[in-house]
Amino acid sequence: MSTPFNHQEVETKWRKRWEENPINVNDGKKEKYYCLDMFPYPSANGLHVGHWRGYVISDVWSRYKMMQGSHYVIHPMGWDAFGLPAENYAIKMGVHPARSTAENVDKIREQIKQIGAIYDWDMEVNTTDPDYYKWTQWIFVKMFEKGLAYQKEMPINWCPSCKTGLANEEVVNGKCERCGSEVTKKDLNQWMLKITAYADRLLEDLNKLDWPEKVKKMQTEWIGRSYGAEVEFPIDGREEKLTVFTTRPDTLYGATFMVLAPEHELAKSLATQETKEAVEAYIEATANKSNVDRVQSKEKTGVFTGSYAINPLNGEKIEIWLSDYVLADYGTGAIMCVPAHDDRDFEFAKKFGLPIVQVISKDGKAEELTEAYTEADGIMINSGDWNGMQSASLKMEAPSMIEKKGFGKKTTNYKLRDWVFSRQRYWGEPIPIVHCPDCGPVAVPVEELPLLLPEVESYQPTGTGESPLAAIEEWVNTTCPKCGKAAKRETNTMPQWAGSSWYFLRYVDNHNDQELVSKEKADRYLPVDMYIGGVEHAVLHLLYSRFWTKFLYDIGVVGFDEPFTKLFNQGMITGKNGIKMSKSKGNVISPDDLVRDYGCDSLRMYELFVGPPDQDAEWDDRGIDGVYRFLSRLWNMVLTNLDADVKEDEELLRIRNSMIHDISTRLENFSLNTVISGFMEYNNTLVEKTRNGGVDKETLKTFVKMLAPFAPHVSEELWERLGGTDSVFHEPWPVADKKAMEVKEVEIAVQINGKVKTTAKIPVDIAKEEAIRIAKESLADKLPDNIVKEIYVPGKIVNLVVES
RNA sequence: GCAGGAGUGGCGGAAUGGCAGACGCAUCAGACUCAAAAUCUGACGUAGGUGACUAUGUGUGGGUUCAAGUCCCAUCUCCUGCACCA
Repeated sequence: MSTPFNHQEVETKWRKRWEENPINVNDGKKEKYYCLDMFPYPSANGLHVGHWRGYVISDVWSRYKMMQGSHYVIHPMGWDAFGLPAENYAIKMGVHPARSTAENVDKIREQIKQIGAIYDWDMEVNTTDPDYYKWTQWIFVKMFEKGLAYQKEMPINWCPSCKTGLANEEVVNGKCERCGSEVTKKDLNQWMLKITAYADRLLEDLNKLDWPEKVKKMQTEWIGRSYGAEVEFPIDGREEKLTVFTTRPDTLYGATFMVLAPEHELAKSLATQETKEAVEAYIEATANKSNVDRVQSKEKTGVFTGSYAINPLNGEKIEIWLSDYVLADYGTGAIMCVPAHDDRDFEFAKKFGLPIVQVISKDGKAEELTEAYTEADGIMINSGDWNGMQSASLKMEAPSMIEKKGFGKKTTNYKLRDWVFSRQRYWGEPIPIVHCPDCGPVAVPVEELPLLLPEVESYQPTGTGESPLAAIEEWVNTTCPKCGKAAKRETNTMPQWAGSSWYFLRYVDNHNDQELVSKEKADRYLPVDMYIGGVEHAVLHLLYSRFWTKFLYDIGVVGFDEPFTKLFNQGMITGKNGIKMSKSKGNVISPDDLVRDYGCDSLRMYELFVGPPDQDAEWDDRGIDGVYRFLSRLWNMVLTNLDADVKEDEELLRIRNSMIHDISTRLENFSLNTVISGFMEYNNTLVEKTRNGGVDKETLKTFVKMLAPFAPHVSEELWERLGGTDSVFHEPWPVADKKAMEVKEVEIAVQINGKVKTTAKIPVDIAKEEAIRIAKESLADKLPDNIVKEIYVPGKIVNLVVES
């Protein structure tokens, strides 16, 4: 008789078996499928059940692809190991980050192995490994050579707690993405990457991608392209002109004043004797405001400079004001204000009593405006030779009309800014640049890479904008690679996002010391077919890696310009009441105990059963009992039927094929939670059949094959007991025979006016009249006599419509 | 403010416009047991009825349809993203 289900025994046995005989082997003939996880930061806290979810999803998908179409699946894992926690730990405990990182990697690798995934550990990469970051530095050098990496002195986002500069993408609602501190501004000389040079391609190529619309939209908005015109306004009595960017050049006649950002280079000089004091006070007050204050204060503030500009279209003198609602780093830092047709300008004009001139109207007549008329549709008025035109079409033509008139040009603007790429911290890739007093910044020759991160005494960030590396004189002082004179090394390091921007390329050729990846391997194994991870990187990692991939494509390193063909964002697993799991909240659930008590297979299945994979789910420990019971019942069901040698009949054949069809459809739709419930349903059916005649071997085998990607250990064991000699994963994914699924008789609902009254069994291929006759019979004495319409939906429903 | 998503039993959730609540958790009852656990069987939206049954029910209000959780209009709530981008 059957042995009881012992998950520990089964799992130990098959772990060993797989180690001896790997199931995912590249024989050079199979088609490749690259299924990638967003690689983790090796945190000292280890994994919780939330991390498992993404890894289980990707493993299920990898194993499914392996069986379906017999793919060789590239399914690697590695470590995004530079970053602040290791460095902060070093500051506190004096342990070198390399050591604590290595320890954490070992710990997490063991935890990840508990998932029982088919990761190919020979492909492992670690961004802090000099053999790896050599190539991160190499990419930087190539960007520097192409003019895409440059230095700039400017006010950048500064996190006072992390004591480092941040990229725009790392500032969320005015706060540091990592630590949540309020971000301030600091003037620093920074290394920048010219991601804006790729803005159009990054935007347009989104169309090529099979990504969640949400992520595409977030990137689209982040890039923020808008078309319009630059218009030059002469300053009354001065040589200089003020250039503004506008998306609404059609409203130019309605520009009744101008506003400059307080940071605008002409702001101070536009002040007159009378306004000097007020202007300088305003500039100073703005400088002292934090980003958050500046955005949150709804009330408009501003000051009149005392100077005037000339509207180039009608020659009118208009006042020039300063206000902090104009952003210094978008467009030109100056705007023309059309209060009649812009909410913000309207509010500003009302508050400071500035003229409002309507230039677009519904019906060609001016009206009393109580708010800005912001629709683009209307008829031009008060607009000289433009009067009577349709504003919508004028909006399109105005830029070139202005260009012809010679006081402006057509232009495109982006919200995207260049990537602030230097960090004033220790634990990152050193930027491979030498500053020579004669030659300026010179790249470290590529044959000298990697430029190793030196040992330091103190990891403490200086907070002054200098990196801890600046204190190591023997490292900083070097010679210029170009002229040989004494020179100093760049002491800033790269941001955390550098190493993760290209790691997916390295997996397939991780020991190559000649190239970051060989052309041959890149062509063969890339791009990534399926990328699985959380949505939190939508405009960070996912934008940066697209940028780097396009750059590598441009310099001929890879033959594709988008790294991730398909993207799937799994939902987060939270603690009770939807609270994010974190050590500080004390609501972290570790997978370790669950694996011990219920087994890896149970936890894998519960991670999926807990809810739709793309939605957040609250973790509830009790639910795992359900899948554990399912696996035990399945185990007993299979073993009970093992020796019975039941012959397949029409019904078993039908069950088997509908099962194949149902499970496969749900899996293809990525509805993994309903795949699990599907297994439960069919298991319930087969348990019933077991009591009632038994189940044939082929049906049992089919069940086990389909279960294998989800519960690999139990499935291998049952497969072996069912007579399998090779791994179940070398079986092709079953295909349903639609004919065998057909039934002869179906139960239909019988409705009166759409309300179900009873059910009836009818032969499936019956004619409408016959079906209705049987349905009426089934109603017996409830049959109404005033039927006005009869509807038959084959195999589903008969609805009798009655006059009311 | 703008954009996107979601509101279904005690809970997680399921339903190509066609029998709402599959599957699971929890709960209750029964079987087994000296007992408990495990396991098995059954009940399980709400209201009424001893009962077969009847009525009602997918945030709210309308509409389209023979038929609406699903489509359309309006509205409320929650979540996510962006947020003075000219």
